[in-house]
Amino acid sequence: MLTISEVAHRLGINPQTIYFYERIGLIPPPHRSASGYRLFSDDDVTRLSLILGLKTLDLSLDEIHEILCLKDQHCLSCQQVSQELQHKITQINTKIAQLETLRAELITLLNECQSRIQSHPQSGECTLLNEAVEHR
Amino acid sequence: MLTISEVAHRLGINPQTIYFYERIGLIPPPHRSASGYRLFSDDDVTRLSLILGLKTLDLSLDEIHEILCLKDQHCLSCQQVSQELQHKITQINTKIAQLETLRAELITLLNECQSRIQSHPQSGECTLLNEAVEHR
DNA sequence: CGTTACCTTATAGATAGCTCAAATGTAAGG
DNA sequence: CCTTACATTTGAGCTATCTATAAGGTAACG
Repeated sequence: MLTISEVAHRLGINPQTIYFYERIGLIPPPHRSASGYRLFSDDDVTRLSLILGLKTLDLSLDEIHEILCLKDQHCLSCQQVSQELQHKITQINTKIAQLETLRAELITLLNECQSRIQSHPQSGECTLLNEAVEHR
Repeated sequence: MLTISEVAHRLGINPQTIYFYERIGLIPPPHRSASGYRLFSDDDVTRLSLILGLKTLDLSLDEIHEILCLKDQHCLSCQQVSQELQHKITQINTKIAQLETLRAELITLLNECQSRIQSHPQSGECTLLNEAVEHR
């Protein structure tokens, strides 16, 4: 059994983050020592580690919470995991598409800006943004 | 001169947003009527409109603030605009690359998950996430 | 004059995910 | 026993960008 700072150190996170996860119900309340110190089992650490791993997959704490609830009830089927993954992939596709559209607009603006620099090297105030933004 | 709700309606934003922009110094304090009502000039509306337009370019309010300060001092050169745009484009490229990496990982997971569904249609709990996340 | 719609300020809440600080208790080493 | 490092709870603060609410003043219409 490990203390909170040992767990935090192993996982490379702030102890306060563990308190926080406990507060929001993402992890169950761990065992306590006679004097009230939290003592974390290997299973507790595994669960925390799973949480951190799912975070690297860009799942929100709410989404992780749902997955863990299913796991806790032994109801986490491959179908559900598959759906969750597909949903996340769709979100990412949408976000990438938005960013690409935005990038194309910015590149257009940038080209215009640079050609102005070429043609009027000494000109004063840049009016590009006013014009670019006029029709929105 | 327009009242705050007229301006908000024209621009399709919440009047509270205008108060907010004034509070953080993004727009100058507008004129007031005898009874203390804000009265917005065409220039005020133009400035707000520029702010909203720059927001659609995904500039933060801080970035917009900087640009407007330069404009206010008539120091906004094409070079500066160009730099700002390039910086933003770089940020977007980074973000897109991250999302693409993540998407590739998720797709790998998804494929694995689906092949398990194919091969063990009746199996119980999905252990994919545990395994996938083990080595992070 | 009464009602309703709008204006003002100041303050709090929402979102997500922590992070910090204060006040206090406990454990370990010398 | 003293010091220092850790533990606890509670609550506030941070980021960014609003959004809502309360309490009160004003304007317009009939």
